[in-house]
Amino acid sequence: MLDFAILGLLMERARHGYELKRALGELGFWKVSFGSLYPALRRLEKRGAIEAIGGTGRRKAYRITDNGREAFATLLSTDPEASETDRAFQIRLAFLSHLPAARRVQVLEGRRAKLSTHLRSAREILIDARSNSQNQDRYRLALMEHAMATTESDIAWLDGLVAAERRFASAN
Amino acid sequence: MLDFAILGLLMERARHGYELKRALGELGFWKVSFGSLYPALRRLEKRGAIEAIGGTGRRKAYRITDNGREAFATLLSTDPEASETDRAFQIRLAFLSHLPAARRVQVLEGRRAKLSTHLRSAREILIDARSNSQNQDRYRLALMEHAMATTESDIAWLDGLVAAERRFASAN
DNA sequence: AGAATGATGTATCGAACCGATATAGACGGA
DNA sequence: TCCGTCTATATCGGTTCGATACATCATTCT
Repeated sequence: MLDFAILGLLMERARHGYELKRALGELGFWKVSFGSLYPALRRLEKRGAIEAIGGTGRRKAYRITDNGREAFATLLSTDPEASETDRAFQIRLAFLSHLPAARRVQVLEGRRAKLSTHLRSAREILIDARSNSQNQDRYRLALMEHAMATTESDIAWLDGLVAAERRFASAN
Repeated sequence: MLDFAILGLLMERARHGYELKRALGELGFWKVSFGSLYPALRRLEKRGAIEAIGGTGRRKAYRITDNGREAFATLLSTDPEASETDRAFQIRLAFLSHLPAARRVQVLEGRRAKLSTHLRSAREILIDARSNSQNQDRYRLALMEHAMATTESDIAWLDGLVAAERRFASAN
């Protein structure tokens, strides 16, 4: 998924490693480590998805190749697996504009469905925990409740995004 | 941090691997993989923090040792580093009741301060992104705004927990 | 009874990722 | 000029992940 994010950023313009790290940190608040980033760049370069172009001074700027653009398109339009991480979904959203509107709505609603399922099972677990007199640690209950509230807010947010897509579509 | 969580759960009673995985998944909605869990158990056993006791059938139940209880207490009372992950904080909260009230409030307020700082820098980045006409991808802006809203809600939640602690303390 | 099915449970592998650290050039200020 | 700090690339050991293998137990079907 890091590969996908790097390719997405390089779709816009060439960047060097440090710049990619910064940009990645800004979209989604994910602080990628160098120990992930540089190996990823070498990985991508080896398979011909990106190529190094001489940057200023000791900088090594990378540019996406046609091969890489194709890989990006494939990753983008492959629909997300059930096991997709929160972070993976964030990355996906960050580049969602590259997809046509109909597919965008699909992705958003797929995520919504997943969160709904998650929420239901969380609710069951919470009810269980509350009725089980042993399991009444204040902080654990608070943690569960807050996680549920956050998920609910995520769902409402997704609904807002879908609604915005529909408004936009009908405005054509 | 996984080690800490395992020790915390074993403080209550002996459990076997599968059971630990389930319990870990329920507190904080973190699905630990077997590839993390079993090596962690072997790690802990090797350093004498836990010991295997014969479980039913093919189950291998583990019990915490005195050594492990000591390790847990140390981890618990060591104050969190600045680099602490969201997940690490969740684990910490799940066992926060083991600390005295004054220390609990310290942990909560430390976290609050960290989130506040985070929020401020996020706000700056967002303002930057909005004023930069190139950076106006709808989804990326939405992502940033939602992340900020979530952080704000997390802060409010922490304030609620601190208030509850104070209410409880003054009720003595 | 015996056979298929599915849930439970332990274990390992390769790849990815993290946090810390090493190294060094660029730039500004004392 | 020397020093400190920011920028930038790179690597190392250890942890975690996702997938998979495999064995056991319980239930259901024939």
